[in-house]
Amino acid sequence: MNLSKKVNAPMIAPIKCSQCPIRHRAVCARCDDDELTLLESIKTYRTYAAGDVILWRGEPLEFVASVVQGVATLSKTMEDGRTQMVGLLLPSDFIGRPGRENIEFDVTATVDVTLCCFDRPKFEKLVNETPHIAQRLMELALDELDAARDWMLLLGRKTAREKIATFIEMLARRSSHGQDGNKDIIDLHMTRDQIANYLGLTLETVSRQFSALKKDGVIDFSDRKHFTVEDIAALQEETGDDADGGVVY
Amino acid sequence: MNLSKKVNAPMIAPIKCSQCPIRHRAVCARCDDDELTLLESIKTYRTYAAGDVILWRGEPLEFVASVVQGVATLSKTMEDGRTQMVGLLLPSDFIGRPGRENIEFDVTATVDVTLCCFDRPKFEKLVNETPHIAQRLMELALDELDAARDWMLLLGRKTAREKIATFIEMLARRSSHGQDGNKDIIDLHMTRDQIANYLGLTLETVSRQFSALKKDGVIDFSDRKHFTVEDIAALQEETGDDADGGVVY
DNA sequence: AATTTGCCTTGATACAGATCAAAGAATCAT
DNA sequence: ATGATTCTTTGATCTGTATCAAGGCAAATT
Repeated sequence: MNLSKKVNAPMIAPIKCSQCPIRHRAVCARCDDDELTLLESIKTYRTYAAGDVILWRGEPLEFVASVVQGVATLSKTMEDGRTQMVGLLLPSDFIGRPGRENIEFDVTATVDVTLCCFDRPKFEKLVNETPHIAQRLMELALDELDAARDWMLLLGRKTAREKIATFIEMLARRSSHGQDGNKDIIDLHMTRDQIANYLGLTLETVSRQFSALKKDGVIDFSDRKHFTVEDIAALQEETGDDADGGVVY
Repeated sequence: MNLSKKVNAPMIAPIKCSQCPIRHRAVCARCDDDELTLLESIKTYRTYAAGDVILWRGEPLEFVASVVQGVATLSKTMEDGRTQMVGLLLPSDFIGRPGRENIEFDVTATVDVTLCCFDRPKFEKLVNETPHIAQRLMELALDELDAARDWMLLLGRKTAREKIATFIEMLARRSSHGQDGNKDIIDLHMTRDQIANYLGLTLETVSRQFSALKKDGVIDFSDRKHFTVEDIAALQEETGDDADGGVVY
């Protein structure tokens, strides 16, 4: 899910890989050549079109995977159709849980997605034999858990305006290129409806809050899916989070 | 957090331990004698009175621990005092994250709590050298992640009535003694205010929903902190969850 | 036993965000 | 290009839950 990154998280050195360098960053930062060769030998690629469901809830998990390209969402749906997104997968994020046969949510591609997949039994064997991969996966799970808990605070206690501000700030942090990342044009990736499902709101409320933040000069839209942050300080003020770096995305 | 347990989760055999058997179930199901001895040698006990803060957010983590007795909560607080509980720790649950210096939430004892603590650096050394402990900790983290995601659906999309019904059903499942666990007297452990912080509600709404469920004959209170489930089918109906066992607590 | 204190319940009212509705953009298909 | 479809915006209204307020009960203290 990767919403939250500690500032002092250990830096993972990128590792050369002809086809999908990103994968090794996600799965393993310290594999030796033999292990990398093993990973190579059990990997396959899969691609999904925007809107495709990658995995249905309850479906047996045949593979674990790393996102190479695109954006996928994790979501839960109630009987009557209410849905809640419970995670966002960006490149380098990991799908699947060694030791688990099933997942408890749907995974859907919001744009075209490429996955680097590893056969689950073989991957699990590798995990069993390679302690630092198990450790790395635990760290990934703990990162996701931190992110999930930040999101619980958002869902349970934040106002619509704070939710939207938090969401935008997260996107700004993630997509900032330079050190001084404001004024970059940021891609929204999702529809208003999907954002609403992420934030526990309706699409109309999302739209209204975007309009309000634009009117107040905090952000500016170049088109429906692209915007710039005009006043990053004001934006941070609106998130409701502590001013100090308690929550760092 | 341990809210959700998969029915098909691998059964962890209890391991004999003179002082805190529960700990070994939490940390490790397959340790050999040498490893257990190592664990023994780095453990200490700490106790906390009801209401004590066990760990403040941001505080450096000196130990990791396993809950031996009592109930503790994980919570996040906003500048203006709004708080959201993001986890519940019951006996056998684990506190702390190997590889992490800090935690991002407060840990508070709601009743008297006994922890079995392990010095963090020493524990991490053990994790590094013992692959199956890392695996076990990853499984614990994944269980918590599943629970956190169920809670996200609750916080983002459920009505007050559904939230309360879900909460009660969770308690009922956890504290049921016999196979046919209904009609047991269930202990609420927490105040209305704490429940409200868990469910993203106010204490008045919690109180009103309890009263409503009692009036409708779904539950019955013997006193403020103790109740019985009078109609388990109706209760499950009210949670909004799928009738089939999608979510199993 | 009386008093304090900390929860808890219930009522009245307010309001944020949901819902219902309709008209504008943008994208897609023909 | 043209029409169809899908997404977005904006307005009007409704409603579930928060907020404000007052009193009740039970455990703890004197």
